[in-house]
Amino acid sequence: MSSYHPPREELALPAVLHALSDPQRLRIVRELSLDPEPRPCGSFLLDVSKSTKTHHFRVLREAGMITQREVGTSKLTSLRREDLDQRFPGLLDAVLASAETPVAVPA
Amino acid sequence: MSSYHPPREELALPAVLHALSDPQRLRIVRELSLDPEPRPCGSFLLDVSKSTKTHHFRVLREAGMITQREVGTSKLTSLRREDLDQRFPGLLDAVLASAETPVAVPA
DNA sequence: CACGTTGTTTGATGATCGTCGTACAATTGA
DNA sequence: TCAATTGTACGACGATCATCAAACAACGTG
Repeated sequence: MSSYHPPREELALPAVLHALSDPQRLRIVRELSLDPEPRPCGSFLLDVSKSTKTHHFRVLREAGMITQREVGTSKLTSLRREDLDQRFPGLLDAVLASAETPVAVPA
Repeated sequence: MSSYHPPREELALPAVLHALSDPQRLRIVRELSLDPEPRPCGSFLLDVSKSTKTHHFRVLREAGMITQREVGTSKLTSLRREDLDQRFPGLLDAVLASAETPVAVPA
């Protein structure tokens, strides 16, 4: 019962951009890029419920941005950096760099 | 009755990524980047209705990706490349380069 | 075995999205 | 002045989205 991971050639730009356009998911990707060690979903500090977390990880996986590998009761998540870099060179880095820029608060 | 254009400092990454995650809007941005000359909305060949076109241009404008300047009955649209490049360096170029890669069709 | 941990599934809710057609407004040109 | 052009406004529609709680499943440990 392993979940679907799209092969590299099928990664679609709109899906990737949509996956990255949610703040929670952007945070997940960001954390994963800072610490590339595969981590269980639960180790990500998001202020959403468990089921919402599951939802976001599915969106990221189906967009081809992460891999999820079952180990015991956990599911180790890692970033598909190589696939992303090959398919969309420079994109992930640009997004991650942009994500570090603080958002200006309107006065 | 001029429409709202967010100042550069307020451009938000999620909004920009969301704006780019729609194929029609991505096409608009792509055409604008190839031909930076300000163009009326109607000159973009999208297979959607007039009102849908208006909608997409509004999303792009409110995300801070384009400027719209009224000239007669037309509205000249141009890409806010400088603002985007300053706020999110490399992002637009990476997206545009990625957009040129053909999407693989599943067998 | 029983319990805690980890994550999924299901069903629901309210919001947003992409799309359309119709009607309208404003400008240009005959 | 009348008509064509260019774009917006207004609903409306079905689809998708982000979110939640509750129930469930699988694994590990006491």
